[in-house]
Amino acid sequence: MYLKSSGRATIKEVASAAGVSTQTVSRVINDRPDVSPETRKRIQQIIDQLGYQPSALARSLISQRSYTLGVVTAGLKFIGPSRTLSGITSAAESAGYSLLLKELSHNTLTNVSPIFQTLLSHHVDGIIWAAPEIGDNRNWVNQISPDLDIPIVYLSMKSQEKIYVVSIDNYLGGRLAMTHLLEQGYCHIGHISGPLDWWEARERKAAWNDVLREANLEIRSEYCVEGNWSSSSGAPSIEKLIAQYPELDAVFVANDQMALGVMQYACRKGLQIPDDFGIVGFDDIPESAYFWPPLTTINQDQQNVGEVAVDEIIKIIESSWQEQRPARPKSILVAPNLIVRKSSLRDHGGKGGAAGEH
Amino acid sequence: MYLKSSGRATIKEVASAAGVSTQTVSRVINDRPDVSPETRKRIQQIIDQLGYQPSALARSLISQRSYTLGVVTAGLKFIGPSRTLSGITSAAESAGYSLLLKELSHNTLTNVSPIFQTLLSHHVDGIIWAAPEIGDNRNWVNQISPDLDIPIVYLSMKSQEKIYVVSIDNYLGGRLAMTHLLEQGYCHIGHISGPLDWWEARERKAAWNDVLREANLEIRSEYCVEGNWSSSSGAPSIEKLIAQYPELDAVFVANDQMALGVMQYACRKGLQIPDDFGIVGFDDIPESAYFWPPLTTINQDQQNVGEVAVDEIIKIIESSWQEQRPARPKSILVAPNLIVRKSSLRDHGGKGGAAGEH
DNA sequence: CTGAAAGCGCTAACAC
DNA sequence: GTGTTAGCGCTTTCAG
Repeated sequence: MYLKSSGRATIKEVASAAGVSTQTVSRVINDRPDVSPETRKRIQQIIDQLGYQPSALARSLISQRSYTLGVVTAGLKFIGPSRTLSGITSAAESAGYSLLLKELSHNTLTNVSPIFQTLLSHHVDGIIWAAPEIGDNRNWVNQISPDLDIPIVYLSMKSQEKIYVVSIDNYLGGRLAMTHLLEQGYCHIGHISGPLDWWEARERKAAWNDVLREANLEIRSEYCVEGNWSSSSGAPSIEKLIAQYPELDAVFVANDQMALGVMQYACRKGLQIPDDFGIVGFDDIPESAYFWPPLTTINQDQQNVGEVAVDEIIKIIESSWQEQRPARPKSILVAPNLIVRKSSLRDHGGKGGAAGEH
Repeated sequence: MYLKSSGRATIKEVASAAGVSTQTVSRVINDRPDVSPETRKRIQQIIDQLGYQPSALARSLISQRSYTLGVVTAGLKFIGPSRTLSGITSAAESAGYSLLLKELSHNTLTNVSPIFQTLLSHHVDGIIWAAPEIGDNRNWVNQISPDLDIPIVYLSMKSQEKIYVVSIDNYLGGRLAMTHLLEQGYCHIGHISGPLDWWEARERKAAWNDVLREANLEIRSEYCVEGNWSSSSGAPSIEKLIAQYPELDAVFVANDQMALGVMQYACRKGLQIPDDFGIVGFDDIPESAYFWPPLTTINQDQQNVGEVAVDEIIKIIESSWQEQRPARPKSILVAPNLIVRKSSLRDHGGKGGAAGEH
């Protein structure tokens, strides 16, 4: 019914079957006026009958518009980037754009030039750079962006002049976590950070630092330990932290995976959460509600980041296509929110009636 | 240096800059013989200087080979499909193929025709169908596959004549899990399955069933409860299972997320794992080693499934291109393996007198 | 309202 | 060795 057998039909075949020229067929498939109702109908019938589908390639070539976006991602085997990608696919789908996907591997992390080459050779209308900013792997940004004649939207990086950025507000997320812990009456709050060459890790740590400072609490470098995002670093980090900071009564952990490692350590050592120490994570992975105790964390809508990025880039593309002056590059920060669960709820004092029994 | 400013250079520009015809330039970029060393060198210099990159679009159009694969996925926000996609990206990258990505949404789950249309309109050389088989959402397979003049490789579905399939051997995985539990001396083993309209869920359940039968253990329908893959279904499922099957001493849970829900339930009720009951999951999500106790599970290399699928489809594509007779469709099963952790290890001597009751 | 000619950027098949 | 002609499948002038 729908898919015609071998060898896709061409506009020429449709035209000759309908006894018209190819331009007339072209007008029909592009919904242009200036075709008589009867002709249009007849051609439409033949199109349906033949299962004719115009070649996106040929169209892109002639019209210089591919309706295709390049997406550069990294770390797809982790849940965060995948969620973002999921947002990208759904927003692109609804906007009628296709996606050309590249995943950065360790080799390509530093040499981005071939990635751009490939994407450009496919005439993408824009690029969404969804790989995280690590170390100096974004040094090329200011060199490449201005030279490109298609827009790029960067995800999860520091705002900069002249480029488009969409990020979760990691700093705000950190503040939410820390403020909550203070409100719960914890006052010796340590931090297990992500790898500090990650921008996101630095933002979260900065929030930890600032909230403590604003509360006039002591901050020392031993109050923070650097993890590696993975659960395996949770236990060694908390162990070190406790050793360096014996008064510790709460810890803000930069992601839920590491928080899980911390909780496993606590179980092993017979430490009670949230009584011996409170804990707040970051990410709100689906599992964290089912940890024991359930983990208080920062929910970041990474899917939404992907959607916003697509919507933005399409706005830019289509406005540039209408010869409008390009919108000024801007940064968009998506606000995360605090999910309070048992791991940070002190029974005495804090936060009204929300208490658990144990 | 690499990226030349506005308006990508064309082969024509290179040709006139070098004072040769476009054909000669074409020969150089395609590494063809029949170009004098000096000419080649001169042209290469101009190419580098201009940052010229041939248009993949134009090439695909003329050569009828796009070096692009269509990838259809679903549920990217879950870790399994993302891992597979990651395998696909890396294998495609090394083979020099680009990827056109489509994610199935709820709406498109049933109506796949537009998906194919889009992919075909981009002249993809092959399609990897990585969306899971649910209910009758694959009814179209036999109708579409033969009509297509490009190969499709399906992931994670029942083997069939005449089509290419790459899957994890879910049945084997289930057998590994069950055999292990029996070896540990458990003999009242229940099952929490995935949604049974999923092929993978049915395979895992069949293994549970068969291993019990082969061991001459009783099987009753109340010994199995159907979950929904998510952690939230873990607790209600195990509660129901215990009620229906009071002698229960172990449970094979069809994925790690649900297993986590079960474990949380056990914590809440004061049940001891693995003493009150043993538990084995499926998937080996990165977190499961950090559950408490660490979860015995089935590791499935989903990344590898993606890689194998890409390698296969490229083999098919390139052989068909060389006019060889197409390889016979076949199914490839990737073997999973058992990861033994504490949740299923009966400690026959020690660990006495836990506060377990039921 | 419709068609003819030109060409997007490239390569296949032949000439020279 | 290199250039010429044609054309992939489509859209854009511009005639009529």
